[in-house]
Formats: sequence, structure tokens, C-alpha cells
Amino acid sequence: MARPKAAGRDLREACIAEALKIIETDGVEQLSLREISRRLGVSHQAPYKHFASRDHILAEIVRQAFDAFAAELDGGPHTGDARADMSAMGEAYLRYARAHPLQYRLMFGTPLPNPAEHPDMMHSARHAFALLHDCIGALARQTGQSLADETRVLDALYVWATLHGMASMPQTSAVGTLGLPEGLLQALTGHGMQRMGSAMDAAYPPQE
Amino acid sequence: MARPKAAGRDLREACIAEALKIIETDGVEQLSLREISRRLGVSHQAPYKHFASRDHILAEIVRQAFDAFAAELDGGPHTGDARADMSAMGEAYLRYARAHPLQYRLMFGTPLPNPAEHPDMMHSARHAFALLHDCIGALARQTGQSLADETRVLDALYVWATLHGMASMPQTSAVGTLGLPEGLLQALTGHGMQRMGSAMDAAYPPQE
DNA sequence: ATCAGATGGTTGACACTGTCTACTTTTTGT
DNA sequence: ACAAAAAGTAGACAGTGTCAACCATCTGAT
Repeated sequence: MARPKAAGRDLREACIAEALKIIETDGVEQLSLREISRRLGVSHQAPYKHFASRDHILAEIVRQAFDAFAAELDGGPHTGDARADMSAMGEAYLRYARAHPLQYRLMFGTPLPNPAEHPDMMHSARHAFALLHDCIGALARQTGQSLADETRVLDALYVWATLHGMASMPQTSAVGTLGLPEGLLQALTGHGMQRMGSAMDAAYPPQE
Repeated sequence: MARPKAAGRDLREACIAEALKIIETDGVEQLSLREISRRLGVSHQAPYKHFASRDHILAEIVRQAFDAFAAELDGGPHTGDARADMSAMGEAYLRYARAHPLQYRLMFGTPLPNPAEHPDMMHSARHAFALLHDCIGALARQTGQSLADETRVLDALYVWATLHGMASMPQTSAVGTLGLPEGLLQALTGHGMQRMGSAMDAAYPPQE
């Protein structure tokens, strides 16, 4: 009486979908392959035919998240204006984090499975980072500031850190204890982008 | 043959110390009361005399971390110059995160035990936040900008987000996959503080 | 058409975890 | 001195990941 439901590769996708539901409602630490099996009406070993371990299903979820994240970052307009492109990518970054808080937290907020053992996940992660890094590099090139290369890399990291900070803020459980008004955290992204933009304009003044 | 080692309240502290070691080497998800017991040469139930559950020992660790964090934030100089004080507090924030990455990650990077069920932890967290918030409020007052109150709160959140982003950067496991040069991440804090400072100076220009 | 092998299921077992209950020993306040 | 509280012990149970062995179905080559 094998394969009572969800046969073939469908089970693989069904496992991922169910895992996302579990993580969303109960947190990543509550994710268990046995619970997935139970919900799918399947034996507790069935998922192991598709994922070598609990970490492997998590790594696959993270990989898909990085791919979707990269697609969002890369989906914006590619005008000739590096300043505008960077701004658009920053918006895209925050938009993804807002629309997919679960995936964002998995990518940046929880300890990942050992990247060396999950090369696909690592590859997707690097691709997403490369998009952000290239965009910021283009800004540095276009404004033609004669800054040391190290300074440019530091600015790339600075922008990324600021975006990450703003994206993390609503998700940091510590923030939940503060009882801030609802709208404030949403207004933070626009406000912070302006502040960060003024810092960047000071370092890379728009060309006349 | 009760109490073969570490009797009395000593066991409580020994549990916390051992828990920190385990979290440091194996990650927070590997923390188990039984492993603590084993290492301390004590029965698997002994810790339950001091902590009601696994979450309670974690909440106590987080509470101590918030207290130490607040002490670091509050330990800086209290000059009359709000701008200098804020800068010092920012440095203190990053210094703590660098010196105690484990505790910082526990406070801001991992899902906390339900704060409502651990009021001591929540109280310490609020105290630490209040210090940062007050300092930023003083800056707004001192420079006397006629900004809407909401704007000031947003700037407080912006500064906090930026600090958190820079502090998180070296800890985000995703960063580990990028293979950045060693010194860069350390230089990021100073560089980012300058950039953030220029943004804040633009919004709250130093009084003549 | 058949039949070997891969694929995707199954059950069973083991060691590990948190936590409940019940028991014993020690410390302590009056 | 002694009863009560505090701090330890052991045992049991359900939950978990994962290893091993087994069974059913699909598929491709002969």
C-alpha cells in the first residue's frame, strides 16, 4: 500500500510547502520531519527519500528564498542613472523583506545550515549579494569619486547594513516588547532611506 | 547521596555558565538541560530545581545579557554635548556587540522566549532600549530642531536600525559565505558611524 | 513482453530530548 | 529538636532525527 497520497516529486514540493506553514505558525525550531509526514498523511520516513536530513530541507527552503530575493532585487528598472537604480534596489530589498518576513528571517536572522555542506544554498546566496554589490559599485563608478577601492567596498557594506537593520527592525522580537505605534515601523523604511540617501549623496555628490 | 557536587545556588550559576559554553560551541538549538546536567555531573532533573523549563534558563541568560548591554550603554561619558554622548553610546553599542557576539545574537538575532511569560527579561530589554532612546531624544532637544515628534522617533529608530545592521553584519551567517577580507568588517563600524553621523548632522545641524 | 533496477514508499528500532511524578536527603527557621 | 522547605535522585512517557531492512511500483533495455 505504498504511496497513498502525494506520489512522486509532488511529495517533495508538498514537504516544502508544509514546512513553510509550520515555520510560519510555530517557528523554525518547531519544524520536524515527522510533523510534516503526519500532516501529509505519509510515513515518518517518506520525506527522507527527498531530503537527506532536516538541515537539507531547510537549506532548500533558504535556497529558494535567496533565488526569489535575487529576482526581486533584479526586477527593478535598469536606467542609466546609478543613483536611481540603487534607490530602486534598496526599495526592492525592503519590499521583499516586508512581503516575505519568514523567508527574510530564514536567510539573515537564523543560523543557516553549514553552507559548505549545502553548496546550492550558498551559490544562490552569493548571487543575491552580487546583485546588490554590483549596483553599488556602479554608483561609485558613475559618480567618479576618486575614493580608495576599500572605501567603496565599505560603503557597499554600509548600505547593506543599513538596509538589513531597517528590514530586521520589525522582525526583531525584542522590538515587540516596546509597544510602538503600528504605523511607525512602516514609516521607518521611507524615512531611513532618505537619511541614508543624504549620507550617500554627501560622499558621492551627484554630478552637475 | 544528594548533592554530589555544586550544591545550592551554585548549581544555578553553574548551569548558566555551562549553558553559555554549549551555546557558544554548538549553537543555541543544541542547548539541552540534560547535556548541562551531564557536564556538571548531576542528575538530569537537578536543573529543574532552578529553572522551570528550558525556556526559563534561556530567558535568564537573555536577561543578564540585556543588563550587561545596558550597563555598557550607560557606562560612557555624560557630557553636556548630546551629539558627543550619542556618538559615544553608538560606539558602546557596537563595542558590546563585538565583545559579546553570543549575547548580542541571543538578544536580537534569535527568537526570544515569549516575553509575556518572562517579565524579568522583558523589563531588562526595555531598560536597555530606554537608554538609547533617551540619548537620541536629548540630541533632538538640544539642537532644537522644530521637527515633528514623529520625526524624532523615526530618527531614533533609524539610528538604532543602522547600529543593529552594522552589529549584525559580522554575525549574519550569510556574510560568512562571501569571503570578505578579514579587516573589512571591523573597519565597517567606524566607516558606517561616520556615514550615519553625516546623515544625522544634516538633519540636526550642530548649533553655532 | 519480461524482468532487473531505480524510485518512493513502508515499518521497526535506537538514542536523544523535555518534562511529569514520586522519592530521598540535606538545610534551615523556630 | 524537629517540621518544613529546598535541592538533589530515579523512573517513565511522548516527542524527535535517523539508521536499517523491507515492499510496491514505475521504467528502460533486452
